Amino acid sequence: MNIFKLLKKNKLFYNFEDKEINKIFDCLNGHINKYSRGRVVAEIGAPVTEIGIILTGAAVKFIQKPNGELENCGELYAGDMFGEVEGYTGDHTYNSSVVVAEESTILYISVDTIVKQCSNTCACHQKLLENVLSCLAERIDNINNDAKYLKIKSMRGKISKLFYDRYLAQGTETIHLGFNRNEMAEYLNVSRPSMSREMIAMREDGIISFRKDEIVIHNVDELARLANSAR
Amino acid sequence: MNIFKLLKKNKLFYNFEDKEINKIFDCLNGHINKYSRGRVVAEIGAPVTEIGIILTGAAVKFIQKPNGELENCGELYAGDMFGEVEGYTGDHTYNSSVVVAEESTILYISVDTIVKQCSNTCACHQKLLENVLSCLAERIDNINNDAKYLKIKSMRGKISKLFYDRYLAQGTETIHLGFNRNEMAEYLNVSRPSMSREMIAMREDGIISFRKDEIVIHNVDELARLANSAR
DNA sequence: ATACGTTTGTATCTTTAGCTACAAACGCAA
DNA sequence: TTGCGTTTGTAGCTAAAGATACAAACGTAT
Repeated sequence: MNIFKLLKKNKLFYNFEDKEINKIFDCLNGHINKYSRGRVVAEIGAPVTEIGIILTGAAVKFIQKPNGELENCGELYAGDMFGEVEGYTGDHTYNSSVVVAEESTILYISVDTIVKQCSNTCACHQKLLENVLSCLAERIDNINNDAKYLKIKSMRGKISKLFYDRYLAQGTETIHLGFNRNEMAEYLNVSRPSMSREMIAMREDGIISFRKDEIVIHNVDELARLANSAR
Repeated sequence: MNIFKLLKKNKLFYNFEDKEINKIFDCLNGHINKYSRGRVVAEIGAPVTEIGIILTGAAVKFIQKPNGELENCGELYAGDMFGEVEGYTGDHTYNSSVVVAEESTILYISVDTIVKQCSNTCACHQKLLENVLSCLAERIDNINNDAKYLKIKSMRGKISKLFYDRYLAQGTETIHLGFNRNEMAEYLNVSRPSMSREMIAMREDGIISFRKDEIVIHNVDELARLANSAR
């Protein structure tokens, strides 16, 4: 797969032309490295000078618990990046380590040069800057939204909000989760059997029906009421 | 209070000199408005072209639930701002309304000009840009951290993590919360009596003692264990 | 010192979700 | 079609936290 297509999958390069992407290598100290499985490409506490963007392969992120233990806290695939938050916070050091999970290529661009103006009057700086900003701002939106589910205490409330949000986003009474029960339970931070139990109760109440990851909403008003009054 | 001192309380102007702040009004279309109680200064769905920074007074943020109802979702005081997230996300419209709660003055600076380079070679753009970035990145850190408390299921786990985090931050075995029980319970998203019950159980177990918002940690190791193993 | 409002502690009861272990249904490949 | 692994549904029990309502302690102003 060619590098331009790959990079365009990354939000940092939204709206970029091929030739603008090329300029990255001149203006932003862009460079590409290749790693094999097990290689540590970011280490907790180390200074962040570059944003890393996975071009091919995959990597795993680990945070360190105060007792020293490492905990898996997410996976990175082609188009994903790391360091874009830490690069601009407090002490500019990684707060998670990134370990390559399979043979991977990673593009790095310099954190500093993104905000610095360069002598070549290129549009790419400007665009990249806007994209970095949207990227961070969007992330805030997303996390905030996820936190909403966590704050709801009742099982029915959590489920209702999830389904209702999907209904609003997809616009149809038949929605697809892209989750199996396990994943959905994990996302909502509840146990799967308890969740199943409540979904079935909601079905008995005529609010929804479902099969696998396809949910049909039979009583939108009630679902909306549940989602909005959830505490 | 003078405007320079006020602005320096805001993270956007971290590291600014007085004369650099003055440039804001030239380069960034900075302007100040005065409002009385009840005035709506941001409306859900309206385009965001400026970041608003409260100089004096106070305001309240409301989100709109899908049924149309408004819900208080936070207060803004001197030094706080609004629009800095929405200004750089998706459709660049407010997702919460801001209503002035008491006579207030608000400084606005243009969202666009922050990322644009200006002809005057001034350092203020550059600095402001870095500050906007840190601001957003820091926010991500903070929300992520808050979400951690919400994900912990056991009462003891939540309490332990909160106290242990404070212990790590303050570095002393006597920590001050800056919370009363009600506020703490709200922050942890639990009921106050249940929380009280568990705090007392932890005291009986010799882990902590407390009086008002002063907590003394007697068994740091155990607290750490609880905080780190919390599920 | 007293009286009042606020914060914190206590008791009782109920509700809810967690957990475990198992059964049924499904999907897919041999 | 049969069999196997995975996903989903079910049951019973337990533990834990919610709700409510009240009591005690504290702070503070008169």
